[in-house]
Amino acid sequence: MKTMSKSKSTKKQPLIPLSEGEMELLDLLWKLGPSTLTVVHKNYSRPVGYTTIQTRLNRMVDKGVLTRSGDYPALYEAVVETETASTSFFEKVAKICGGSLAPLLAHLSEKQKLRPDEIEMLKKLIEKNDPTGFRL
Amino acid sequence: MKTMSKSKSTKKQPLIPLSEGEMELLDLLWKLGPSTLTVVHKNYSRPVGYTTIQTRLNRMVDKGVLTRSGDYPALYEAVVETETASTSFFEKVAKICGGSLAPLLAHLSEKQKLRPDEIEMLKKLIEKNDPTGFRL
DNA sequence: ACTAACTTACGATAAGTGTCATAAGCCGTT
DNA sequence: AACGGCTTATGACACTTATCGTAAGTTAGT
Repeated sequence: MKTMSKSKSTKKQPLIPLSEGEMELLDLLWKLGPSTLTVVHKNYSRPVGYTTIQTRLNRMVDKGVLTRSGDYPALYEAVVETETASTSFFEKVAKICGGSLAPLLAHLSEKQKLRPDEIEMLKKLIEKNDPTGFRL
Repeated sequence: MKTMSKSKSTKKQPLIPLSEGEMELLDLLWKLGPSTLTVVHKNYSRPVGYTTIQTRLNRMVDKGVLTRSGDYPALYEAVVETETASTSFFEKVAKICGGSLAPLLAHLSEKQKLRPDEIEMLKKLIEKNDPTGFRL
């Protein structure tokens, strides 16, 4: 049950605690890939000042979760890989969930559309936990 | 200096936004059931001042997520039921997940032990998203 | 009734976040 | 060189959260 210590890496920090809003920005950067402030701003989920994004992005750079290139329109890029960052976040989710994932699953089943690969994952998950085999 | 006139009555707000720390406390209350400040304090995950828990608990009472009985060693109790509170939280999770639940599922599959009812839920989830039928 | 111990009330401080306004800097085009 | 428009740098402000210290209130023993 030890977390897989993958020698993935780079170096330093244990786990940087990110706020919800920071997770959102990080997530956006994962999706967009290295992007300029303007691009991030335009793709942000809701209308907010340009400098607001600027400040937040820069603070994340200070925290070490993002890097900013030297190019003129500087490019911001996520430093942590998806899994790594996700871990700390989902660690919390799992913790909150306690033993029950029911609420989460219920919610998800109503709101989300699952993709093939995710369905595959679910199947494996079930397989792993329900050795008796499953079929409807 | 604008709108701040929130009475503390039992107002039934749809979704009360809770911070992570508040979710933790709420979760603890769910587990412990109605408890005194002392009990909550003793069961808190990490050493922290008694009054710290007091303040936090009281703020949650003000927010309406907890109630405090009139008993002398007052009892704090979660008002919202598990699912309700979970919803707002998972709404965020789902949002962060964006389109991909993979990281979460991967993490969960490693860390969590699923219970029968949860497996049932997963099956339904799959069924719903993979109409073509599924079997291994 | 008096005191020690436990409970609660009240600030108070500090850090973290989200939000901007403003000002200053760089640059391709006239 | 000068302009106007993007880009970046600062500094502020309001709110929320987390943490406490300390004072005041309550109870149970003696």
